[in-house]
Amino acid sequence: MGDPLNFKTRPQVARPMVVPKPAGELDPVALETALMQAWSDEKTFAQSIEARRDGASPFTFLEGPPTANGKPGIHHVISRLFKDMVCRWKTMEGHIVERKAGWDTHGLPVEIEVQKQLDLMSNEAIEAYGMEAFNQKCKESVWTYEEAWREMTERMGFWVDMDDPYVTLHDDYIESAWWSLKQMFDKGLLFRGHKVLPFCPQTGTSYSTHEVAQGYKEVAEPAVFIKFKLADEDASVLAWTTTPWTLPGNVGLAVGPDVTYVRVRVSTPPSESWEGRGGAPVGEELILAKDLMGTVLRHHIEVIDEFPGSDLVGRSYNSLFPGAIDGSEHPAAWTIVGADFVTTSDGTGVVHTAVMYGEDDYNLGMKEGFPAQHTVGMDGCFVAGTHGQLDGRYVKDCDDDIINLLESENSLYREHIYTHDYPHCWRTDHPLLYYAMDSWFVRMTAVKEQIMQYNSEVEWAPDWTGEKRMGEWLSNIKDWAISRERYWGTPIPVWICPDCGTEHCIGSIAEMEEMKTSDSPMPPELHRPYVDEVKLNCPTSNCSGKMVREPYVMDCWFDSGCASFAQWHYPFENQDKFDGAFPVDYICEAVDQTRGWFYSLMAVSTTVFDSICYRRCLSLGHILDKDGKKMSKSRGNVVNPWDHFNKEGSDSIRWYMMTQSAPWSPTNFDANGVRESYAKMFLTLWNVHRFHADYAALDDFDADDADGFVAVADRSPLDRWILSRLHTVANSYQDQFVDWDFHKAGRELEAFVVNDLSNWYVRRSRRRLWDEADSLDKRACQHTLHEVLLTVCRLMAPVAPFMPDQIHRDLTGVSVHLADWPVGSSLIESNLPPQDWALEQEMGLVRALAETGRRVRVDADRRQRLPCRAGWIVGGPDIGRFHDLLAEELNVESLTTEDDLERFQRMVVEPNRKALGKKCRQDLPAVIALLGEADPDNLLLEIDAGICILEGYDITMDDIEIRRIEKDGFAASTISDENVGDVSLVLDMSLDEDLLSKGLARDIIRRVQAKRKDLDLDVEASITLAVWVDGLELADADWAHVQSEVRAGAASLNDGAAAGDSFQVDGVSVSFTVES
RNA sequence: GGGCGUGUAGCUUAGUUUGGCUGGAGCACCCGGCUGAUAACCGGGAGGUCACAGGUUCAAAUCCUGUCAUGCCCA
Repeated sequence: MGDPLNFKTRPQVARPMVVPKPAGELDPVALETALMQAWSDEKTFAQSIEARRDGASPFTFLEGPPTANGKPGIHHVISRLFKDMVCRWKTMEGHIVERKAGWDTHGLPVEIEVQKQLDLMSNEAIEAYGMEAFNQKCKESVWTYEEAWREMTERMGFWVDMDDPYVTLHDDYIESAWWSLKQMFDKGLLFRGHKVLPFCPQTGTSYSTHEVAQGYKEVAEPAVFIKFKLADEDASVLAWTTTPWTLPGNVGLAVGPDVTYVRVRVSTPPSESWEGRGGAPVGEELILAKDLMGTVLRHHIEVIDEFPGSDLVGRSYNSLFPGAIDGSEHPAAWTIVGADFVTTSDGTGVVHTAVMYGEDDYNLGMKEGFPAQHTVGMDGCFVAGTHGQLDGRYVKDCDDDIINLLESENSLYREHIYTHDYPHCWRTDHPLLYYAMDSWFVRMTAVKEQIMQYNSEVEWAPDWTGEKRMGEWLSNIKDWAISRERYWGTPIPVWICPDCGTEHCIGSIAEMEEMKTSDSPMPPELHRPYVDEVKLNCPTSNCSGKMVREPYVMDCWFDSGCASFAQWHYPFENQDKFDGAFPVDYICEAVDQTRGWFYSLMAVSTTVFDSICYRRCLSLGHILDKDGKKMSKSRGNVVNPWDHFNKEGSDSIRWYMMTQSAPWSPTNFDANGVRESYAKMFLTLWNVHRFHADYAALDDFDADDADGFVAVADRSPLDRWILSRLHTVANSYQDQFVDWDFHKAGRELEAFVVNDLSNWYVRRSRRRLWDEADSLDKRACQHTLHEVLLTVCRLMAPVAPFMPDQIHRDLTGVSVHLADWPVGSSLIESNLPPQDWALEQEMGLVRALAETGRRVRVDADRRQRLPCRAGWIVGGPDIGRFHDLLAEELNVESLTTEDDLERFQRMVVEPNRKALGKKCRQDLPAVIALLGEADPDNLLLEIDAGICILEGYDITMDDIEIRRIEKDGFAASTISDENVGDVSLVLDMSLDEDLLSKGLARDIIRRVQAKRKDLDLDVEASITLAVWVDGLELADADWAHVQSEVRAGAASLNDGAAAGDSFQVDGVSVSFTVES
């Protein structure tokens, strides 16, 4: 193309000659929907991938699967934006980026939806309804909003393969998950234990903490102080509990080893005001924390001993309900142990421990070797053998009887009513019981070192998500409870032999088929209840047991944690796809996934593959409503993305989300911000395109016509300036992308389009294109616009895939999504125009002077259309090549450079506080005061000679800054620029008839043009103009100028009686008529 | 209760890493200008307890401590 720097905008795909069509008014919704159709017809997404097949440098992305049983809101758009943007960017860089969609389809939320729908409020009800039918409903339910998700995804322009998604309920996916669990099983990382969960016996359901949080209620319940009699002494340890029903399950007492305890003797009978049951005879001895004597005891007592809790550790006491628990194999049962969590903030400083009914209790029990036996069944009733009066009764109904039993045994010291917040079932309103459920665990504690190492190898954005949030969590890693006593989910593939107790984990369908008993049917799908019906032949030699599956499903986080390989049905299929795509290069989700998906992926890859799972992870802040509140259905503040899809369009939403704030910052959604993105970025860009396309169409401009090409070096400084700016901005844009600072990148490019391109380059270039004759300068401008538009579109395309594609197609005939990234990459060459730093500097100054000129006029009360005779530029670099341009902007007759500063200006010296502060410290204010008083000329002479000393400090040029300000009597203004120093603009404010006539002519032109526009005349159309001026003589040349500017075919001046529109300026009255 | 974020004009935000000139912008508002230039543009104005309170420093939006609000996660 003749350009020495090989800058080319020619697309890399063969195509016919393209002359842009006139662009027309912008209708963003029509534009975007038409493009969606074009992409679908042309299979542009697939093409964009296939085009990169040759280079074969994969960049792999893993989609975090959404659940399609809720309606997508605007907050779902943001994560899909950042996923899409990076994938599109990497594609343009030359990578092959395949994007498989995924759906998360299992889990409690799905079951809850169906339970609500079918009014099945308990496990019994579900089983009565039929597990098969229930799961069928669940399966249907997960697709409720699939269509809505698809439409949203497509409409926002997120390119992801939704025709071949991975789905966690598919047998292929489940089989891969089974395989991974077997890897853990074989490594000894899978084990059976208990997990204490809030549990509702009415519904047979345990709850996630999230659900529990919604059901807290304030309740007043009986709380009791109990006397535990020591086995070898005549004294009792006092403990306190708010849940009397847990007392039959008591197997231990916990004390703080460093807490001070006292042994006291009751010295007098209680007062008359004793309330409720319980008591202690005179002479009875009790042990409790010293700090709590006052709040617990209701007797006068004498303290007979004082000792640390450690003295109590190891002592035995008598069980309250002998026989309720078998402690024969557990020497630690009914002894006192030490525990760090014991405090003296409430109770007695002694904590009653019922292993199965509290998380701390359970952990302590495991550590100390207490028996882990239930006294309460899953139905919420005491099990047989607990106590004759309690067996088979619902525990919350027994509070009163338990207290009576304690009193009759002289084990009750006091009772009282205690008011607190307690979790309740959101369905039945019954209080939840904390209950140790049988559960399977992955021994994450065994791989703590590895997982922390892998975490540190991930590139996190922002880095504190990985270092702090995730790092903190991993340093306290706990074993992962992966089983759920539910119906809808991936069945746990563990079978146990009822005869010999052998556990076996199935890792594939084939293995199940091979091991199943002959009378077990092969399940039609890998879900309950079908899989439950499969029995396995026990593999243990000499055992002929029929193994039974553990009746659990897996935590659905385990499902999604398998996505990196299960999406490919690895290792059963697609070995090649998996090898090329693991670990994945990029994942992106909202910050709440830190302990969710980000963790489960890492946990699975660490335990199964001993590897990281993803190389880069972008963690996004949430979209909140305009008041900073979380968007939720119940609040009713969820914004429907279609409100904006159907108004400003997807590009504007996407651009708004990108530029509004850092990706990881929480963002208050502001509908006005979307409108602003539309009005500024897209409307401006479109109108630049429209301006170019309209004239290009008129002139049959073809950018690829070699004969008409104008080399960059031969173009005007204005052209070379915008091209250089483009290069600078594109580089910076790329750097910001690499640093994850997408918001900064977007803001900078927007500033370029609005300020540099539209408000300066195009505005200054309009007249060049109005020229009807072919000229080198016109073509230079057209090529420049063509090149800038294409490059801008390519930079924007990953973020805003619609309008840039339309413009790119209009200009080249091919989609922007098949183009290369202009900045280049390791795979493709950079393709940016030449940079000219000095030119950018000069133009920066020119623009600053144009702006300051307007301020000068405002200050001097001189309207813009009235020309000034002369203007002077004082200081700064030579900008002679822009004097004509600047003179036009400033509306001055002649603009010259003036060297004699003294003619207009004087100097002032100002302190450089940073430098002086370091030097003078606390004397700074005094030094600044002296500087202010000093005569600037003398001061500078002294500094120059090195003899300037203030308050004993040696002052150098580094300590001060010199500014020039204009003398009185001139209309002037000075700008300071760190690169070029101070530059002043001085305007001649004198006035004469000639200037007034010129100014008036401009006013007439302006009014007539406005009238033409009002009349909706064609730009080309000729008019008949009549003008009457009263109070000034319009010079012949100016009148001629008016006629030519407004395309007056016929014109009359002061002919006959004034008519038509009229206006006044500078005391002159003007009337005019316009006829087409 | 714990961990990690966030808090700057009516709204959205820059500046905080590395303390330093009068805390910068955009939207909305007011005044003026410019325009065959769009929901545009330019100049000016009004609008700030930089969440609050202490501390360090010659100097704090910025560093330290505490508090409040808000969000996520955990208990």
